[in-house]
Amino acid sequence: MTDTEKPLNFIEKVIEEDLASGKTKQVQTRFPPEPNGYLHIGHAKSICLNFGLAQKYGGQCNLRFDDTNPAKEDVEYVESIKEDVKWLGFEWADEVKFSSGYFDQLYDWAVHLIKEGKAYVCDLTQEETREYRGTLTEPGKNSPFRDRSVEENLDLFERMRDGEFEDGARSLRVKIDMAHGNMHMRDPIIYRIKNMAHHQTGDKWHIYPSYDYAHGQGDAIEGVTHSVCTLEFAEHQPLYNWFIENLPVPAIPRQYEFSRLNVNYLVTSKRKLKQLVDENIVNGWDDPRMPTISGMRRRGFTAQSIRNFIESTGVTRVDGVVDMSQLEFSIREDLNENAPRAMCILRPLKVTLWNVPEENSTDYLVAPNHPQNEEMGTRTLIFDREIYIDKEDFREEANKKYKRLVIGKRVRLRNAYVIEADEAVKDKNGEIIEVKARIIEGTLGNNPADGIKPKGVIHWVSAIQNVDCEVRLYDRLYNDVAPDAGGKDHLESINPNSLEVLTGCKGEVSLQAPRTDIPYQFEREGYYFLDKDSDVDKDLEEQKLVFNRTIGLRDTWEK
RNA sequence: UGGGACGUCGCCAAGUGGUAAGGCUCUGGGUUUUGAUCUCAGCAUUCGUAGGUUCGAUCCCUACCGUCCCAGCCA
Repeated sequence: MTDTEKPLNFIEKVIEEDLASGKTKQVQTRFPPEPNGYLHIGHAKSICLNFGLAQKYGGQCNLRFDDTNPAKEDVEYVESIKEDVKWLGFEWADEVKFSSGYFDQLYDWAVHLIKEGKAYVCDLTQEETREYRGTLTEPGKNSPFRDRSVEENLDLFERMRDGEFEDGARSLRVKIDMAHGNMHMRDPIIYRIKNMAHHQTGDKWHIYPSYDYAHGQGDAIEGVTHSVCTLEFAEHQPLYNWFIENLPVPAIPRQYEFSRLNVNYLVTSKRKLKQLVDENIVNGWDDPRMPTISGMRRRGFTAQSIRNFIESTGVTRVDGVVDMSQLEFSIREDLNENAPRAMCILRPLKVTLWNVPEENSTDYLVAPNHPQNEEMGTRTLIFDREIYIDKEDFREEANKKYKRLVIGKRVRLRNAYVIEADEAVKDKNGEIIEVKARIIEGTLGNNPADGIKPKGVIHWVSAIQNVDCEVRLYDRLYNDVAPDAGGKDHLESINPNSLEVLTGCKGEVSLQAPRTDIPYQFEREGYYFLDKDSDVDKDLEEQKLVFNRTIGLRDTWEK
């Protein structure tokens, strides 16, 4: 159709070559989170990549929990991760996989390595192990236990498995090269003793495999063809391959690394996000200010907008930081097209239209749900003698840059009449509490007959019949563009004003039974999504409506 | 002065031995009952730097500079 087809990223190129050469019959990928926290926007990239690749090339993608460290994991996280992946719009192949599901096989393979003389039980303590490992610039020394006999290793390893030793007393190591330039190749530890229950395997094990020992073999067992991970694992690739070459695995997976997603003003480190939750800086993992999938969902981000955003940032090996504006563009782009419009007054100011008769003042007007898309239908607006407009939309006097209501000037009420302000009523403190104005007859759908056209349009809501609600406005969580760069403590740049709660907001009557599937665009304000703190099942009088501002409208007005 | 990776517009990101796509941001104009949307236009003589090879280099070679990752019985 067009000649602007999207260029392939480097992983897609590899896959297309492998498919063309016949090296790969069917693409198999996997998304392998450790269930030790909630998924965040960074994970979304890995999810979109892994599931997207499988989808694009007619293959499959597994969801595999890399649960080799019971000390940090919990079922709470496996459930939330499943939910988030589904919500993002992806389906994993058959049942969910667990690295812990391969513990028996992994154990047998460890015995195999021992029998081949390639693995040994080491009695060095953690501190000694570190000393023996050497440093970045100096080679390490061989462990004094490196040359134990196969029989002794077999016996010790079996006793490790049976829970005979204390945590950390011994470890199983693979015999590679203590002088290797790559630290991960200096006799890495593949099993450690942890006398601790596991959320999936219960009390069965007293030893648990390391990531390095479990990951590649898990890939091989599942027939993963392209094991895609982030750049920090590039260092592990030689070891990943070493296991594949030295074990009788059923398939040969290959690892490819891409750079992780960074967005400025955000932090994507499970540890730091957990800190925000634990120290009550935010209200849970799904706080709308969190860059977690659940937080963004609650905020009103759509799965489509997140997928589009990820797609727009590309897949490379370059360490970069994506501008927040790119994320904002993706959500506005989606919501502009799909969000139904409504009017809601955040900071109400009463306007009395004195020339509307007091008796039977209520009028019913029809407004489109979307200005460019008729298929989205219409809604009924209630117009009255008394209405609310936003405090920001009225000034007693203003320069001509100001296109809103000013005394002696006209403004159009969105979807309704043109009005002209006559007088501002103030309280004893001099604060404006009401505006007296009048409607210009015949301006519903028409310009004023006298030719004096209003300069601007403002939104409004009937002061007699409306829906009371709470609106939560969110600002960035951090004031620093790079809250945790260069070892900075992200807590020091927390924005104390990241949440502003507005109560007594007045929404148009159609908001009485609000949609829960997509945000609304509150015209001239932004996009707002119903929060789970709402209670819409109760009687009208008791119902509680809470809206989160997903994102404001683009604002190019130079004030 | 150990090993590995990466450096193309403010931010992402294509590209290739033959004379720098696209998106975001930004700037200016038009339309508009959302200061939104839409729309038009502008925005890298230059590809980290310096040499070299070549008729010609962002792309090849060399050196240098810069950034990131690795010394968990974390993943």
